[in-house]
Amino acid sequence: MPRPQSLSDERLVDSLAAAFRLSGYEGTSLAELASSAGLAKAALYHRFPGGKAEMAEAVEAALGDEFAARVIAPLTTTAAASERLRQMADGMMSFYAEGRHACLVEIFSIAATPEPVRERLRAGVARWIAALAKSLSDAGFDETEAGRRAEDTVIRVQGALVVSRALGERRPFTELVENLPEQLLAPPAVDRNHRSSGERQ
Amino acid sequence: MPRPQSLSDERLVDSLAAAFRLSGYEGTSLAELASSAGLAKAALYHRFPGGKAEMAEAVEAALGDEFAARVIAPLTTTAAASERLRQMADGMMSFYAEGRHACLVEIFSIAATPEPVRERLRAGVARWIAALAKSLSDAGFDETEAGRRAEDTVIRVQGALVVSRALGERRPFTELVENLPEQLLAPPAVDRNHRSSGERQ
DNA sequence: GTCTATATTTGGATAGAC
DNA sequence: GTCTATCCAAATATAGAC
Repeated sequence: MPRPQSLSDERLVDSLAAAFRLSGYEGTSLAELASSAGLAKAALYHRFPGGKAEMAEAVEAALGDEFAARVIAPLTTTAAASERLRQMADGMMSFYAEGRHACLVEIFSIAATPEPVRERLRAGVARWIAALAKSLSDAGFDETEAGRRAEDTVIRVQGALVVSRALGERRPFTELVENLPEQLLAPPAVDRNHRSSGERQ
Repeated sequence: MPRPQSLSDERLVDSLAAAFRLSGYEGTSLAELASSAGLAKAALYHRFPGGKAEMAEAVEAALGDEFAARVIAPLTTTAAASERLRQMADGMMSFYAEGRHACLVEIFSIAATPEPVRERLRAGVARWIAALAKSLSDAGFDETEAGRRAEDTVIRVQGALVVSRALGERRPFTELVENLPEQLLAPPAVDRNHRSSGERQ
């Protein structure tokens, strides 16, 4: 139960993930899950005795692992900060399929999703923000600024996925991700009010 | 059919909105809608012969009107730009109930929602971005920069609502909205690279 | 482990009385 | 306009053969 081990199980969970991502927890029927997986409903229940809820948890665990490997892990290497952020951006771009894939955070965070799933989601978001903050702190920002930028980044990624989906265009997401590494390392905004050309220190 | 006229109808639609916002389109059953409205299912069908889909459209139309009045309208007054943005932020804060209310854009933009509903959503998001861009353009930004900031703002609001909901905290949303007016009018970022610790061109 | 077939419950939607 | 009662389809879940 911790997680599937065979290769075919990974493919299976990917199929379930695709279905859930598209229509959410309640919006995805067992018939759709079965058809997406290429299995009969009874076969799904053999692998996931806990039914739909257990399938959602397996999907969440698998995508969480994949996200950790593709997006978080690059942040923890010994490369230069700008290089780490660039690799994180690359990982995000492929993980979300250039904005075509919804994030489970948006999809599974509503009340229609079983509590255990939402609880793990909460922890995952917190870890994501923490990892980013750590990386920005290493890059020279003080704790406060690093935390602020980390949370703002997660917010923007989620928002860009929503807007891209709502508009039916990948651009809002791809544009955001492409600019992320540069924006994240940009010097703090000049906080006093003054007009746009005369910068100081 | 265009829209309900009596006062009690407005309350009714608000109840339906609360239910849909909580669990999404597929996640909200007619039993829940009826109980939320304090009516029997058959009574709902009397008001909305088109069933659940028509209820969702009515909710969308009503919330769209409310959003236009509370968030968009303040942008079109003759007040100073900073004042208009402050009023928009106030409107957003109350419209989203300090982050406790989900936005229909996140909730209704997935495939499980009927196409007509999603189509109008798309138009609404586009109008929102356009109105903001117009306002920023009036404030002195060139078209490109105004459009960029407008889209980024909508992205951030959507993302902050998602993150707030996922974490179960209002702060990410409230913090964002409080800082919005100032950030929106801040001078463009210094685009030349320069170190925060040891960066290079 | 996977299938077909079926049980059981819930969901969306109507009929018809008041 | 709202109710109770009911229909029908779909959804979740299980039984049992292979």
